Parts: sequence; structure tokens; C-alpha cells
Amino acid sequence: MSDPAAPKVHPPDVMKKLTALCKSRGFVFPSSEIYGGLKSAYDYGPLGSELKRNIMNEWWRDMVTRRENIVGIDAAIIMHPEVWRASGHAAGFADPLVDCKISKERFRADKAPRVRPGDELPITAPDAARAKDWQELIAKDYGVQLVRDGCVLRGLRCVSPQEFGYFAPGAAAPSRTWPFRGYVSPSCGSPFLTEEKQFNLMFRTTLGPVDQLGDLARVIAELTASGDLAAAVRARFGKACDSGPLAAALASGERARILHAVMEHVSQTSLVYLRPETAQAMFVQFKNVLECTGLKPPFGIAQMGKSFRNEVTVEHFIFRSCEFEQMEMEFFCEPGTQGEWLAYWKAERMRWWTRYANYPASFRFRQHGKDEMAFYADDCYDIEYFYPWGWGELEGIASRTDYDLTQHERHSGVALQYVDQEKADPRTGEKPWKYKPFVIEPAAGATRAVLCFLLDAYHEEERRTAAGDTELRTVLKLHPRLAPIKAAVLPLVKKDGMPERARAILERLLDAGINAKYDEKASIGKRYAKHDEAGTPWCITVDGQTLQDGTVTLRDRDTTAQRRLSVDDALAAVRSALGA
RNA sequence: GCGGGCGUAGCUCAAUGGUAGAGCGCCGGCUUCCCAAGCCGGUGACGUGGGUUCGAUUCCCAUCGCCCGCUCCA
Repeated sequence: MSDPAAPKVHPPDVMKKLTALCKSRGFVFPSSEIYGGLKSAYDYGPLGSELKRNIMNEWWRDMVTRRENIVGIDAAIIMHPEVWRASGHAAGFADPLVDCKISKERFRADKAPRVRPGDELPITAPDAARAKDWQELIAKDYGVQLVRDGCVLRGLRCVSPQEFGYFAPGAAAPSRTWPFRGYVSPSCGSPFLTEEKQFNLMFRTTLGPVDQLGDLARVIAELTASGDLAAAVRARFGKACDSGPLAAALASGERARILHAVMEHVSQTSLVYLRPETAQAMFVQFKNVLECTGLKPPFGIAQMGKSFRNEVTVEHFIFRSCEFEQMEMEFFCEPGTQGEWLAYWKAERMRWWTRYANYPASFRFRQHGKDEMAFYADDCYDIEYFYPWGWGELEGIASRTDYDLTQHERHSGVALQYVDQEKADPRTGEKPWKYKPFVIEPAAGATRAVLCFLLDAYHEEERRTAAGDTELRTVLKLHPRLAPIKAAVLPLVKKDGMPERARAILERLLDAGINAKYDEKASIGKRYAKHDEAGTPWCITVDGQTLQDGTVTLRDRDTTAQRRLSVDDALAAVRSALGA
């Protein structure tokens, strides 16, 4: 074993090997594989679904069951669309993005530098070599030979707000022109850009059985039948055109933008989103939970479940996928106490993660800088895991002030506050004290937890085969409470009544609610190896001696050592190690 | 989304412009008293779609998926 004070050193190519093991043993399959797979979606198999459930159960037990002042909810994935306007997701999750075709960089169109007709448009490369590459790229793709001056390429100029052109040295008129949108790439100054792409990270769908596309098609057909689109839009939508997105689109005069705004407007009535996080339901149900439970701050509302985001990049197996699972808790406390509660939850959450890990030093805190925190947060820490590709997020613990309750109060018009009959308002000195609680949010990724505990558990060890060769033993050293199968019950050989004795032991485990498997196939060594890969902590083996004196062997996954015990003692050992 | 690489059985690989073989795995049988033993039998693949061709797994195009890097990540 490596230094317990240092992060785990992952075996070479561990992601590749782990992905293969996940598939062959039934932890995680690529989604819809027989149809060629679906990007970034994964299905949890017989072992994976047990592992994920065990992890989530451990979280729920630690966060909800054992705490008097924390309760759970299980909200609908589809919520009222106004929720996402209040939370800021509707606006914040959608930006117009553009790619520079020269430097291949992506940027936000609304933050790009603007230029005016007559302005020169020099393209600046980071070094002379790249300037030369870009010069050739532009010659090839656009048919003009720009003049290179060190890192700078010259010859382009803005002609009008809709057009830029190439001016040969000394020429007064452009020899070629291209359409223009008035801005250039912020990093290199290039005007060669892709179309603006509207990114919307929330999954959209429609609520209701009516075919929305049919409605949209009809409206668009009617509006575009007349020559004057703007007039047709104004005539049809009246007051809606006076302000908001329709007004802005009409003001721009761009047909595509107007039609886009019209489609948004028409689809508004049935448009809903799949939640991009589970957190908002806890704020939205704050009042109901408060009334039915009678809880007083400090208290928490917890929820586990699926969330959906159209991630720009999906990567690293199940680390970042569009459909993922979260374990979140919103902890409501008195304003002014958020600092101490943040410290408390940091410690609690780190204790939880490291409790199940072989390498506690693979977990660490990282405080967010002011620039990366949401504007309303007053402090934020990530719990990070040392993945094979480096440190990465596992859980965020944010101090969110009273922002969310304030936003939902504003948008819903419903007071979301706590009335403390015993305390006086610190500002006025009057009773009762009505306040919006401040929130500490430990938000963990359940899907990421699966990956992190698999990585923590994955080991390759040298072992000697019966033939005397050296081989690698692959073993998942999962914490017994997380392991999908707790014990395998194996007859040493498939005869002399051993299968019957083994099955009787299996029955006792299953009756006790312990997930166990019976296996009589192949040689005993093969069966041990298979269960090592599945992360099964114990193998109970029935052999010749069992028939004589009723004892069995109990094999430990991590050491492969065996103890001979009575059946009762073996079962008791399993039960007590599970803490059940 | 961009750039690069990849795609033959569950896995690792092989062969071929004339419809594909092996090892391991998996399933069944025999055997086996402790760490992937042995024997017999079986299962099983050219990612998808188009084009060229008498004929494509092989050549071309597109598409999908995976990996690496960049970018993005309220």
C-alpha cells in the first residue's frame, strides 16, 4: 500500500480498465448499446444499481435518518417554469456563443469587442509560427493572402456594419467581402467566425399532449405569408411586442431573431424544463415543509435524485454526463450563524466521504475564489477527489445567504420567512423576529460518488497462480456497506451434499436481508477471483470438513486469508462487520 | 462546438475485394477438497447508412459512438 497521507496512486490506464470491468461485471453499461450507444448516457447494471443505491442510502441515513432536524422530500423533476426564472437558471444557463474559425477559440458574442466601418481588422497570433499557420489557413479557406508582420496578419478592414473585406496593399476597394456581425474574436481579432449559437443548458420539453411543432409551423406559415414580417408579428401578438424579447427582436430587424422570439413566445404556454439541480424544490417547498413539520431553524431539507444539464462537454465516463444524480441538502439557519454552520457541514461531509474510502488523503477542500463564486454566495468550498486526471469536484458546500428564498418570494409573491416568536428582531428590538433564513448547501454528486468509490476501490495486486506464475489480481476494495454483494456462499466442489449445505447458509443470509450470492460454477479459485472483481467482501466456503463438524471457511477479500468458523459465527462475523 | 486518434465476438487480437479465425470469457456436461487447473460440446462479431463494384468487413463519403487535447461548466 502507498503512503496513507498521500492521495491514491492510480494504476496505469485505470479509467480504461475500470470502464471495461464495469461493463463485464455489470456495474455500468453504455446506454442503448445495441443501437450504437447514446452520448454520455450510462445504465447501471445489476451490481452498479446496488452500489449506487448503497451509496445513496448511506448518505440519506447520515444526513436525514439520524438527524432530528433534517427531513427529506422527493419532488417532481418537472417543475413550474417560473422556478428557473427565479433561480436564475433560465437566464444564466443561456449565452450566445461563437467560435473563431482561425484560432478555434470560443467566446461569448455579447462580450466581444465591437468594431466600426473603416476600422482595420488585424489578426494577432500568439507567436510567429502560428501566424504563419493562420496565414496559410486563411489563404486556403478564404482565398486571400494576408500580409504577415511578425505575429500580426493585415489586409482586412470593416466595410459596413454587415460586411468586412480584404484590401490588397494600397488598394482603396476590397477585392473580396464577407458578411459581418460587428465584432471580432476577443483573443486574436479575427472576423472569421461561426454563426452565433444559442446555448441552453437546460433540457426543454413540453407539458401536454398537443403537438407543439404543429402549432408553431402554422403560426410561422401565417406570419411569413405576408411580405412584412414585423407588421404581421405586431398585428398578431399586439401588446406582447411592446416590451420583452419580442420587442427586442423586432428592434433588431433580423428575421431569424424575430422568428426565434415568436417561437419562444408561442411555445411559452407548454414549455417546461427538466430540473438542472434538485436544490430548487427544497426552496419552493420551504413553506409547506415548515408548516407540516413545525421545524425551527436551524433545520434542513434533503433530497436525492436525477438532474439534467446539456453539458457543453461530457467527459471521463460517468464523471460528467447530461443525466446525473444528486444528493443535496439545504440547511436553513439564522442570519449571522452561516459561518459556523458552513464549518460544521464541511467537517460532517468530509467525515462522510472519508469513512468509506481506503485513501482519505485523496479527498480535500478547495475554497472558491471570489471570481468563481455566484454573486450571491458569501463563501463556498468544494470537496475534491484526486481522479486519475487530477483533482476534480465531488461536492460543493456553499453559503448561499438568503438569495434563493428572496428570489422565490419575489417571483411567487408568497412570503418565505420564519417567524421566531421567542426572539426579538436584532435591528428593531421588537418581537417576533421575522426573517428569511440563510442557507448552507452541501450538494454532492451521487454519480460522481459511484466513480470515486470505484476508483478508490480498484486495485491490481500481484499473486501467484497454482501453476507458479505471477499474475495480476484485480480486486475492488469497496467498503462492505457499499459493496453490492456482501457475501458469496460457495460449495468447494459440486458434490457430496456441499451444494445443499451452502444453499442453506445462503437462505439464512437472504432472510437476514443481506445481499448474498450462491455460486457452484467452475473451480473455487475462479469463483474467488470473480467475487474479488465484484468487490464482494466475504466468501463463505462449504468443504469436506463442513460435513463432519459444521464449520465453514470465511475468506476476506482484501487479504484472501481464511478463518475456519462455525456457520453461526461466520454469519455473525458478516453481520457485525456490516454494522447491521 | 473545434482539432487529432479509434471502431472485427463480452475482452485482447488475426485474416481477406469473393460473407471471417484464435486465446480468454460466457453457457452446458464431465472432472476437481481452497485461490482464474484439465477434457468435451455450445454461444458469439465486421458500429450504422449510402456510394463505387458482378461482389465491400476491406476502397470512398456521411453519420453515430468511444478516447485524448482545447473550449465550456448559472
